[in-house]
Order: sequence, then structure tokens, then C-alpha cells
Amino acid sequence: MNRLVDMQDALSQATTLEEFQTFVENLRDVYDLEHLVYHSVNSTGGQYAALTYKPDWVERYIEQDYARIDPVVQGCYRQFQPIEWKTLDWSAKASRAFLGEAGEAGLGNQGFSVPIRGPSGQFALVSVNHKCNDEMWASFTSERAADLLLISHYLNEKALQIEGNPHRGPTRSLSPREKDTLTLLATGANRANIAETLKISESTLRVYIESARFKLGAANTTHAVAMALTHGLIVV
Amino acid sequence: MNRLVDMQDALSQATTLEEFQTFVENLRDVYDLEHLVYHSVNSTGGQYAALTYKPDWVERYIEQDYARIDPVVQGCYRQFQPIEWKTLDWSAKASRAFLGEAGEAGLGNQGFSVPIRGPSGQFALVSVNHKCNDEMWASFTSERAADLLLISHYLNEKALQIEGNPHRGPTRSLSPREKDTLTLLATGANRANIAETLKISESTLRVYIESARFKLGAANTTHAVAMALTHGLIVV
DNA sequence: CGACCCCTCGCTATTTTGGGGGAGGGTTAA
DNA sequence: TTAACCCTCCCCCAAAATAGCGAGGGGTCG
Repeated sequence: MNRLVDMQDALSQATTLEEFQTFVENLRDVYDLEHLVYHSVNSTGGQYAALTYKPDWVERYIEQDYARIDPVVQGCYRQFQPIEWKTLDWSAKASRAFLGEAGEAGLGNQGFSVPIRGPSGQFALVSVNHKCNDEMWASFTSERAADLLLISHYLNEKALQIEGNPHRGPTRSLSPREKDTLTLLATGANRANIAETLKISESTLRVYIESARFKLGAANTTHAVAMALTHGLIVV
Repeated sequence: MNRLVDMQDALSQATTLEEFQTFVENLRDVYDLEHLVYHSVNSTGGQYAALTYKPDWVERYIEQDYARIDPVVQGCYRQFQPIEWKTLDWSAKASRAFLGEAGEAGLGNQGFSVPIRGPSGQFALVSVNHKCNDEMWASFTSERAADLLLISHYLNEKALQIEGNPHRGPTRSLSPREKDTLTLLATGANRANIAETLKISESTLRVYIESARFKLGAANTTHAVAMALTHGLIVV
């Protein structure tokens, strides 16, 4: 059984936000989760979410502007890697109060979130929530985290597509070779190494670096890599 | 016989890195592997490994900084799922030379690696190595890969837990000046600009860049900035 | 007190990048 | 059929970053 491939299949069918919501709900069931949340914020502050929380909890969350104190949200804005809820700082008084309310609202005790950065400063958060003990959770994450990580990125791509993100003005997308190049640069390789890795000449490589710099409007290679990372154009 | 449960039991006993190393060696024997490697890199570039390779191969690997050309390492950094060594790209000249040396050092021809991403940018790699033909390897993986996958994650959790003890000393974080420097580098400024901005000499600035690079275990400035970003040490 | 880190600054090579040209052949969509 | 990319490769030369050394003063902690 390859859940992941099925999911990608099913996701490619979705063309409306309603179908996207349904897909999120199915995904929760298939992966046997307590809850699943997709939450996107674009560069203009516009938000969209598809989630499986109880409506009254969502309402209260929005009404109280809990995003301000939610350690998950706060933690993920500064993180580029998936983050375990357990490792977050829950010590603040507000955090504990929030935690209590969340528990009452049916949230499980275990969870992790995947921060996703899309083009033009778009930011999305995919959160997975479960109710079990630490051992079961460890086994769960080891089995399914990889899938869910990939799916998170598919989710975001799909959501952006459905929302019909308008044509990129200033930021043209990077070509595959440009992405390769920036990705390898982000790992610390120099031009000679990368050229060898990609099996192309260093001359060619320079063209990619320069065109990527140009497209991103970056002052130098370091800048280009930093921009590509913060805009989610590459993943390290 | 439930090897997996036994292993978990034995692992829960380990409280020191020595015991962890012994456990890794036992694990190799119990699962009848040629070699087993646990290798962890934390967010500040601190590394720890427990493995069964011959010491002189380990020494040579470190000395030659083979991690830079090792297709297993390079492949896994970009992978979220367990990866078969066979499917990696071994075509580069350096890769083949590396493969030859590895063979001489007693490594088997078959292997797979499990990339594991932990909190705060921690990254670990569990590699399983075996010497046999393709058929036997296929039967081996189908039988034991699931167990080894789980165990890999237990290994990582255990290693993190053990390292968490004040045994290994505190993880050095970036100094304020180092953060300033990396943050400005991430915006595309060059050393002259940054020195001016921070109102210090370029000489001083260089010390920050170099110490940051050193702390992060980064190969160059671009790498250091990319690491600082992905680990949430700086925000742009 | 010593050890260790932080901040500050300097020197001389050497290596790596960057700027600005050029070229040819491929695909894709207006 | 153009135009607009994309991939590939080459040249020369200047600018920037890095390696490998050095130095001193300040703070903290055991």
C-alpha cells in the first residue's frame, strides 16, 4: 500500500477550496490523526486555512487572536525545519492557559508542525495532531513523518494553485539548474565542487549562479541563497 | 523472537555514549550486518557518531573530509525517506574513488541510509551496510528494513537524550556580533558594507564571520548563512 | 588565578567570485 | 516564425573572500 502516491493522486483532483478542505479531512482519517491543519498567510496578510478542529475552537482561536500566544505559530515563524510541539517553549503562563483550552477543544497531546515558505513571502503551516503516549508518538512519527512532510508541501502547492496565485511579477521562478545550483551552494559547496557534482563545466555553472542572482535581484551568491531559502524556492 | 522489542529494551538501558556505542555494535551483530552507523549533526554543527567501521577508515574519512563527496551523505541531506545506496549517483569521479576506498576499508556493497530530522535543525543519518548479492539484499531489506527504520529513530531519540545531559557541554550559540554579521550577510551586504554598518574594522568583521563559520561547521559564508537561516539562529 | 570566550585590530599570500563579453543548440508558446 | 527562455561551454581580468598567522583588553566562572 502506498498511501503517499494515493494522496498525491487524490490531491491532484481537487480544484476548489471545498475539495481541498475535504481532502484535508480525508487525509486526517487515512493517516489516523486526531487533527490536521493547513494554514497559509500570504505576503499581503491574506489568510486561508483548511483544518479539522471543531468550529467553536476555531472561532475562539480567531476571536481571541490566539496566534499571538500559540507557541506553535510563534515557534514556526522562526523555523525552517519541521518542529515537534514537545520541544517548544510552553513555560509562559499564556502558553499553559492556551494548552489547557486546546485540550478541552479536543486537541491531542502530541503534534508536530511543518513550516513552509512559498514564493513572495507566502508562509504556511501544516500541523499534525495526535492523542497518544510518547512511545506511540515516536513510532508514529518515524513511520509517517516523511510522508506527511512531503504531503505538506504538496498541500501548499495545491492551495496556492487553487487560490490562483497571480503571475509572479518581480520574482520569476528559478530554472531546475538554478535551483540545483543554489541548493548545493546552500550546503557549502563551491563552484568547482558543484560543477563536478552536476557534471557540468564551471563556466556553465557560473551562468546559473548569475542568472539566479539576476532573477532574485540578489547582490551576491550569499544573498541569492538566503533569498531562495526565505522564499521557499529551495529546501535544504 | 521479537528482536525489535529486545532492542528497545536494551537501548533504554543505555545512559552514556559508551553504552550507546556498544549498543550500536550489538545491533550490528544481532541484525547480522556488516556495519551500522549512527551519525548526528546538531544545529550548531556539533557532531557525534557511533559506528562499527574500522578506526583507520573513520580517521581517513574525517581527515579527508569525505562527507563532502560521500554520495550517501550528500544524497540524504536532500532526502526525507530512507534511501538505497544503489539508487544514489555514483558517477562522479570523486564518488568512484571514494567507493573504492570504502570497499578496501571493509564496507559491503549493499546499504541503505535513514535520514532523520530532529528538533532545531538536528540531523542524523543511520546507515546500514551489508555484503551480499542483490537478491539476498532484497530479501534482507524486505525482512528487516521496517525494524531498522524504527530502531533508527529510537537511536536518534536516545542519542539526543544522552547528549542532552550536561555530559557533552553546552551547545555554543552565536554571539550577538556573529548574529549581526550573518544577518547582514544574508541581506547581500559585503564585508566592507557590513564593517561600515556595524562601525567596526573589516578585520574585526572577518573574525566574526570566521568564528560563526567555525561554530556552525560551515564550509563558507554562504553555507553559514544558509545554516543560520534554516536553524532559526537568524531571521531576515 | 587560569581558562575561556567576546570584542577589537593587523599582516601576507592564495583562492574564489564576479563582471562582461562571446558562442551554439534545444524547447515552448505567442 | 520569431521571441524567450533553457542548457551548455569558452575567454580575460578585476574584485572579493578566505587561509593562516599575529596582537591586546575585557568579562565570567570555577
